[in-house]
Amino acid sequence: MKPETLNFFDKVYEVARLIPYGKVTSYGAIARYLGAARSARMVGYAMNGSGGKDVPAHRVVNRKGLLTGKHHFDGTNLMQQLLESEGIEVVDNQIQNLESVYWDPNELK
DNA sequence: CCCCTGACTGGAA
DNA sequence: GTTCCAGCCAGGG
Repeated sequence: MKPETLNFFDKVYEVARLIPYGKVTSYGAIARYLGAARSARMVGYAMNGSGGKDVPAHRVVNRKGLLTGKHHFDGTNLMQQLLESEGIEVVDNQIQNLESVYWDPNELK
């Protein structure tokens, strides 16, 4: 495991914690914020280690607003429930009115 | 070293 | 607007 990789993972967790309540962002947005625009998949990969950490992984979805990572949660619909608890409308693993709840980390720079 | 998989994205259809 | 294809980086067999 290279130090840079560890830093990258740590950065991902750091940004994920910055996501406001009731908002969501995409893997690519985080990757771009870290300067690794082409490593969006690695962001999701990093989230694999988010278990047990204070990382709100449920607020991170793909650019279509689809809950692609819900299968990695304990329950089948746990991720959706968490989002709905924050006032985010989710139907069939897809976020409704995505533009209203979308938050880009690049805008806080 | 080669091949496959994956919580993805942008561009084309 | 969605769906499909190829490219992308990193890790594991």
